[in-house]
Amino acid sequence: MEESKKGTNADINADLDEETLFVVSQTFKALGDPTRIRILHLLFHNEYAVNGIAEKLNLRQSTVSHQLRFLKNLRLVKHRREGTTLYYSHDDEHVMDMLKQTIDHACHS
Amino acid sequence: MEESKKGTNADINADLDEETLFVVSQTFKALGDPTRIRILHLLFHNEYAVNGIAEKLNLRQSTVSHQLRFLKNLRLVKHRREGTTLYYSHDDEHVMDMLKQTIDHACHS
DNA sequence: ACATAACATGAACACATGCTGATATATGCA
DNA sequence: TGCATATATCAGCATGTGTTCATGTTATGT
Repeated sequence: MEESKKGTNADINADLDEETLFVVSQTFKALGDPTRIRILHLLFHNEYAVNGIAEKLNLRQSTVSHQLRFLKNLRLVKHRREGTTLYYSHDDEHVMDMLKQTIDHACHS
Repeated sequence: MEESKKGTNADINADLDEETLFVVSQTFKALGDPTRIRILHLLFHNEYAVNGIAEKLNLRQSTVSHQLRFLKNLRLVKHRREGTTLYYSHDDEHVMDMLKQTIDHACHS
């Protein structure tokens, strides 16, 4: 690689542009809160309704709703409707993989 | 797997214990700030002195020092001394890998 | 011992973040 | 239409976070 292949990949030697920096930090910020981790962890294998998450994790409905909006803005979760119920599930394999790896790592593996 | 193999691995179905939750969230929190990302990104291939980082990234020395302490507490960076100069380098391959992957991912790869 | 260079630390400030109770919206059904 | 269920949104509050200036600490050289 003689010249920099700018743009085609993460040019690890170049400075990070504002946008990349923002997206990356937001992504990690999403995983940097215990409540959001618990929610994503719960969504690992199954989909859950908002109230279902709240009950399972002992959280207020509004708290769950707020965090789900956060996660949805980052496309980390999605939902499908069934009547008045919204079933949430994860929507980013890469992020879920990182989360799983890091949990494994932290569990004194 | 009949009974839960508690403790031997990340039991993804079990509830997360407090300690794991804390460690994982702290780790991601470390990567959730633009300044720390820029610092770690800079340390990808080379070691740098504190002032070197400050100059390269246009940050105050105290800002860099504060963030390095944060990263060092989490064992994400280490340093070696040479006279009065401290050369910092990264110290967690797993985290650096995640960072690289996520930067790649964000660069519209 | 003194001065200097390199870095760490502390206090204060502005700002962001997460949670909560109350209220609004949306859907389904009688 | 009216009511109930499920979820979203809002405003307020307490707490956490990042930066900065000022100062402290450590190591080197004279």
